[in-house]
Amino acid sequence: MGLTADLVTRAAADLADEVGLAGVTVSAVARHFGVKDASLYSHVRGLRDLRQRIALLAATEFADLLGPAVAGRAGRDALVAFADAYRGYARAHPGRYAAMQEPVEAAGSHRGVDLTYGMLRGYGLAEPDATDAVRLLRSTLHGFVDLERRGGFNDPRDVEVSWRRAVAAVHLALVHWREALSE
Amino acid sequence: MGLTADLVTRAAADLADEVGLAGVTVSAVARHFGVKDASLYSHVRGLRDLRQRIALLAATEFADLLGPAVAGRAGRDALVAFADAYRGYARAHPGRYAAMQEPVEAAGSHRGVDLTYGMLRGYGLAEPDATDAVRLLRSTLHGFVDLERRGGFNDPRDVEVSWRRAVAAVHLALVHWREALSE
DNA sequence: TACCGACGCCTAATGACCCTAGGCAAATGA
DNA sequence: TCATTTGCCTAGGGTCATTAGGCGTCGGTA
Repeated sequence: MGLTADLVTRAAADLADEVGLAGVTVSAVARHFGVKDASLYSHVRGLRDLRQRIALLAATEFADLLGPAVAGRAGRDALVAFADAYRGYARAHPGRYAAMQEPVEAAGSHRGVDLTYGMLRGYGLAEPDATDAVRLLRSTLHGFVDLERRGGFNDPRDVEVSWRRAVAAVHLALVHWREALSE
Repeated sequence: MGLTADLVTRAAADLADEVGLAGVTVSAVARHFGVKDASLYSHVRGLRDLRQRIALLAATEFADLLGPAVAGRAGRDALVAFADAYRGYARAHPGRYAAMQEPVEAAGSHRGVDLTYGMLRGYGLAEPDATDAVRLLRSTLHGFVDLERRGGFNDPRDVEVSWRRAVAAVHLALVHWREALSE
């Protein structure tokens, strides 16, 4: 049948997006290929390994998406593009996104974090502040996306507007970092 | 032995805080009480039910913590107290906090959300904006806490400072909502 | 061409865990 | 006192993760 670790990982990632990360089981993936559970253990160490592979795959795709999104932009433009790409990926690939959030052992792909740092360079933040700024940005984006994914915004009020404003709020903070946020 | 749904739930919640929500299994809780798995089904419908009960318990405790924290405060003071109480609970009770985030079916305890609305009243936001503001606040707090819990901030740089600044950033956004965030 | 080993999938088996059905004994209330 | 409820148990079925070991196929290699 010609299975490979990559093929298995990709199928598992798709499954995760469809039924949620919790629905990704060795059995389910095996069923998808029409093979027995045990057969997958030739290609993947086990469920843990499989999840980590999904996370790694997702992190790569994610970075590949974010990079072009901010390329050639700066300041607010870059921030908005970054944020929209971020949320876009999370919505299009909820399972992959969830996999990325899992505690990272061998913190492989900090490419995303690097990208974030780069994008914030336009705001002129020196190193002690830059880390705080990155954390603020990641917190806001991840928090919003995570709450949205979990149905945390039942209020029917337009989520798009809330999103734009949340991003604008981060922009505001970044612009006034010096004066307003250095207690 | 005198088990009750409440006792079971409380033990499960404690277990969740110790070993993570994923470690909460009917078997583990049964073991904790020295009874057979099947015995728990007299008090709890099943694993799903148990998790929802943990979530409900947590939501109640959480609201009971947040209420007093903001009582008698307003504006930035209230915000900081609210945020610190929020993060404090999440850190002290990671399993309970995780349970709270699960997709809520019968959205029981929106007491927390109500509290948030009340606390933001001091910033004088009218209703279309209030919802966006609440979402921004929840996103930032949840995002930060969630990333922190998952070890997302490996950078050894002081997380406390980052936290204070994130909260300050939200404060800044709330204060300048009108001028800066209504595109 | 006949042999060899890697590869890819299989069967078999163990152990955790979720859950249902039905029993039994002690406490409870009429 | 007797019937009911309450609280835990035994039995048993199903899904999963994981390991151990087997067996056919294929690309070389002698």
